Formats: sequence, C-alpha cells, structure tokens
Amino acid sequence: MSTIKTVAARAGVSVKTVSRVLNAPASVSERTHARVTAAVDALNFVPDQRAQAMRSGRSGVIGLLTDVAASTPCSIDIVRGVEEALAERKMSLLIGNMENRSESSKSILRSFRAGRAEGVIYAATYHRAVEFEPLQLPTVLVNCYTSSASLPTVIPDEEQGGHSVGRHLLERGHRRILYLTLSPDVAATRLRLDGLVRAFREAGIPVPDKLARPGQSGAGPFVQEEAFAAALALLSEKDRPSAVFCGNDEMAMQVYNAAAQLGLSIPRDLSVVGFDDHRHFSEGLRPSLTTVALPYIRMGRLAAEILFEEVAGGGAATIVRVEGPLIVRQSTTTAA
Amino acid sequence: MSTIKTVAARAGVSVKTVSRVLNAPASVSERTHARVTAAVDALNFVPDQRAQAMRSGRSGVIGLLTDVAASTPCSIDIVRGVEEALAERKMSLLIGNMENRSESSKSILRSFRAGRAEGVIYAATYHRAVEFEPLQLPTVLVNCYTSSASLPTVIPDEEQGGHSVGRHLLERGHRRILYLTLSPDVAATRLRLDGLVRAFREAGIPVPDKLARPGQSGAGPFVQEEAFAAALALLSEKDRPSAVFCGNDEMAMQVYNAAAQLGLSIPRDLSVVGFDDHRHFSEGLRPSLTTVALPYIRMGRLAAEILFEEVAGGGAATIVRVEGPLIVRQSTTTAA
DNA sequence: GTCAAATTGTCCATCGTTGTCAAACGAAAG
DNA sequence: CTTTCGTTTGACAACGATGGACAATTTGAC
Repeated sequence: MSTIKTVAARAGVSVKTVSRVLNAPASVSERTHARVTAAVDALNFVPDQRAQAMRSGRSGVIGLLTDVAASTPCSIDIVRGVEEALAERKMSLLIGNMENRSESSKSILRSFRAGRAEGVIYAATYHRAVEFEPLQLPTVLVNCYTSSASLPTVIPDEEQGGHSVGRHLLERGHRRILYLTLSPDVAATRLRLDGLVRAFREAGIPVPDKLARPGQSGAGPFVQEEAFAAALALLSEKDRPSAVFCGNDEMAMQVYNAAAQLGLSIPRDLSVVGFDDHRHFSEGLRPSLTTVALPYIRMGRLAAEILFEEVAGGGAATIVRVEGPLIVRQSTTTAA
Repeated sequence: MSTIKTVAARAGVSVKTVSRVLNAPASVSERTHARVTAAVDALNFVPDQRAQAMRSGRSGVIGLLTDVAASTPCSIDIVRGVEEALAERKMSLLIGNMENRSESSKSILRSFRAGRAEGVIYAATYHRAVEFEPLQLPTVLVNCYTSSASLPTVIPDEEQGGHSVGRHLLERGHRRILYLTLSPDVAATRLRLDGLVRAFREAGIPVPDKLARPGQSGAGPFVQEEAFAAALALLSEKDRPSAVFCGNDEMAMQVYNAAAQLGLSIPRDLSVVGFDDHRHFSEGLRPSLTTVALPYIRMGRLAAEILFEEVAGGGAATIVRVEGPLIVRQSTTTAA
C-alpha cells in the first residue's frame, strides 16, 4: 500500500509538497502539481484515514446501535439513510447489532469506544420505549424514545398516520372500522389510536366502543400465527368490520389470509389498510395494499444530521416527528 | 476521551507499563498490575483501534461491496454472517453500497483504500455473473461469479436445490411440474433446472417438454406484476401443472395470488415450492410455503473465513458450493 | 545586478500505541 | 560489602499524515 512517502519519491518532491498538493493546492506551481497528481494517480494513492483521524483528533466515525436491524426492512432503511448522510461527509459507520443478547450493548459500546466514535445513533425496529443508560457520547434516538434521559429523537408521526387512515376510511363511508394493533408495548399502538379517534371526532362521528383490538400481545418479534388467529376471529364475528386498519403490513397479509379462508373478497367485502409500506407486502399482495409509508430513509438521514449538530456542540434535545404519507392502493374502497 | 497517557499518569507509571499490562500481563509485578487495571477501569479506557492498526500495519478492516443489499433480506443475511465472523476476530466492516450508480464502485473502492481494508467481499443479491475489474486486494465473491478473474467464490448449490425440489415433487407423484424461473440472466435459473432434470432422470421419468418457463425477463429488480401475469397465464391453461416450482418466494406469493384469483386451492389443487426461505413469505403465506432455505448467514461467514485465509497468504481460488435444505411446509402435497 | 515574491525543502512536533533497548531495581551468592 | 543475575520499568523510535517555523531555492520584475 502506497504512502505519502512513496508518492513523494516517485514525483521527485518532498513529502511536504505532496501534502501541500493534497490539502492546499494554492501555493504549489503548476508543474509540480501536475507531477504530484501524476504520481498519486499512478500509485492509486489515497491518504490513510486512520492517520488523518489520529492527527486531526476527529475519527469521522459514528456508531449505530440497533436491536434487530437485520430482520426488518424498515430498520434497514434507517441504516441506509444514516449511511447516505455519512457518505456525503466522508464519514463512516460502525454497526453494532444487539440481536443476540450475548454480545449485548456492553461489548458493542466497547467497540465504539475503541473506534473513537464521535456519536451514537440508537435505532429500534418498532417505535417503542427503550431503557437507556446514557452514554458519554452525543446520542440520537430513532424510532424509539426514553424517559430516563433527554435526548434528541426522530420518530414517525404515528398520530398523524392513524389520523390519515381514519380520515381515508371515514371519507369512504366506513363506520365499522377496526384497528388491529401491534403489541401494546409498542408506543406506536397507542398514538395511532389517538389519531384514529381524532379523525372520528373531526368528522363528527361517534367513536365506536370497540375500535381497537390487539393482533399481537408479546413484546418480542412479530408472530404471524397470532396475527392470523386474531384476524380470523375478528372476521368470523357476525358484526364484522367493513374495514381493518393493521399495525403493520405483515399483519395486513394475515388479514388477507383470513379473508381468503372465509371467502371474503378484498376490497369488496373488506377494506384493509396497513402500516409501513413494506414493499414486499404492499406491492406483492393482491389487491395491492393501501398503507402508510413511513419514511425510514429520511428518518435515518435526519438522525444523522441532528447528530452532526450535536457533535459540533449545538442543538437542544428536540423531538422530530416525521410525517408519513398514506399510499392509497387497491385494498380500500367505499363501504358497501 | 482517555488515552494510554491519561491512564499512565493516573496509575503513576509509564505508558509502556500500561501497554504491558494490556498486552503482556506476564512481566509486570502484581502491585503495578493492580494499580494499572484500577486506572483503566476508573477511566473506562479502551485502546484506540486506529493507533493500534497504524502501529501494527494491520487495519483489521474488511470491505463489503454489495449491489442492493438493503432491499433484500437474503443479502442482508450475508452481511450478518460476515459481521459475525469479523466480530469474533475483533475486526470491523466497511460497507459499500452500490445501489445508486452515482457513487458507484469507484468512490467506494476509494473509501476502502482510505480505510486500508485488508480484503474485499463482493456480495450480490441474486446468484449471477458480475463483471469485475480485479482489485489489488484479496477478494472473495459471494452469491456471484466472474469469468474475468479467478477468485474464491461462495455460492449456493443451486443444482442440488433444484434436485431436492424435483425429488420432493416426483416422490409425491407429481408429473405435471412447472418451473417458473427468475430471469435467464441469473445463473441460478439454469443450474436449478439442471438439478430438476437430474431428479427426473434418476427417477426414470421422462423429462417433460415444457419444464421451465420464465416468470421474470429483465435483469433488474424483481417485478411483482410480471410474476403475477406469468403465474396467471400458466394456471389458466387447460393442461395446468399440478406443481409449480418458483424462482423465489416472492414469485411463489404471486402464484398464490393467481391461484386465489382462479379459485384454486393450495395445496389441494396445486402444490407450490419456493426458493430462499424468505421468512416473511414462507411463514407468512397460508398455507406456509415449502421452500429451499439458502443458508445466507453461513455463506457470509464462510466468505469471511476464506478471505481471512487469503489475506494471510494461503488458499487457492476455490469455489465453495453451500447446500440448502428443503424446508417442507404445507404448500406441497401428493398429486391428485 | 538587486530586490522582492513565489515556490520548495528541512526539521520538528503531534495524534495513540507498541517493539526495541537500556536503565534501574531487587535479591541472592561470594 | 560487593558482584552478578534476573526482574521490573522507562526512554525512545516508529507507524502515516499534516502543520508550523524557517531556510533555501527559484522565478520574475525593475
């Protein structure tokens, strides 16, 4: 691997001159500049980030702490957004995956310290509360929040999402609406209900007694069978809803399954709305799924940018709520 | 951030002694050892990887080059496998995402060079050929291959996968089997067909004329609509197959959709087999999907381990084929 | 030829860590 | 009390890049 010395030797100049060409092109004659760049190109030289970082005192590294990043496309989009923002600043990412408890936070934080990360982004799979022993580093939370500390936070505007869905369905004449929720532990669950209720209120329509029902109970990963069972039970009742609003797109898929089993046609007999716009489902299902698109990539970007400010020293602990548009596809129609 | 100097000052010893405690606990008196570890703990000191790397000449960094990693869970599992293997050796990963052409390979490779990556893993989303200008670094290909260079390669054993599926279906009495393929550009397409044909031969059953049919034409990302259309056309024919073997699980989902639209019941009227064991689909669909589970995590691990050998100087350019088990679920049954 | 300005080189220092070598220490043997 | 050995410890250099201070060189203008 070539170093600045190799380049200097090849160009027949001093190391200092090479450094000047790379960092302060001003005070170098055209001739030497050309010779140096030629040598740089020939040797395919790129300055060693490590050495630069050590010298400058800035590592250019951000740590990303996630719980189950790998399994859900949503949190992966957060990672993508963060990466994009970092790439623009020529910074890089240290990923710490906490999915297996064994090498949990302790060893990950150690590796962040070893990498001299300048800040940390904590991203959760589902919008929920996390317990958090504050790090000694600037930190931004994405898709989660904590009561134990006051940290900048980027979260989806769940209330607005629930409201959009409510308005969409009410406008189309649906009254027997049911909200099949994720686990009550997920913060999103409650907030979306609030938005849904607000839509009823704004429309001057009385809020039904049994508006929501859990489609997941546990706090762990999504359980398909449980969602299916809940959907099947729900749609088997004699007073079944005309529209189901699901906690996420996977759950919507289970509603499709249950509907198929009961011979119900979507959207003729039943309108279905999802959440997340997880493309595999929302575009793969037939009919395609009306759903709220959470802008995970943008949330990742935003988190990174807030973190940059925080690292630079500015910025209060704001909470940013990012709105997600309702993508209307073919799974919703006017009530019969 | 504390450094070895801070620790030395606090422990009242020289930096070298601290270094000795951390790296060669042998030649240090018990008393000093205790004092130093106390200082390390108090300051929460972790040695700077950068400085260690510079000093040792080994960066402990591997570059991972992927095409569309973010969108498909399969390639994400490859990343996970790689990360696991790296974590065990306290190495770290530089991720280069090539999904947007703009900052394509050129700038990514530059960042790998800047990070002094010791080796590169190139992972593709679908098992296919890639054009590849050889890097100046040890390289391992995963899920893809190249004719322009002779590089160590880890790929799924597609032929064996096709063979497993063929045997499974033939044993259950299916004769009108149709293989709905991914794009012909994907290497997997052809290899699985070979395995399927071998299963017919071994069973002494004549190979049908029209055994395969494309469910995707383009080389780009998977197109749901195209798969659905192909499935619908296929199942509408009067001599429709009793079993469909799909290029991946997403395609299987479209076969489910087409079957539902035509009033066909799976598996009673039609057996369906997928490929990849993409859990969202294989476990989310009803009935759950019989599919070939490609061990992506293991492939990632394997690639990393082969790369370690290559970096260490050993190892020829072997091609490792990893077998994937057929996961029999509820979408296949005996032929009517 | 003189002077000023622009260009380039030398030397040293720094970031944090660790290998080399030598110094200081202790203890045991004479 | 001195010698010698072995153990423990510290000073220094080096990895690669870059900046400051300053000197040496070239270039150009008058």
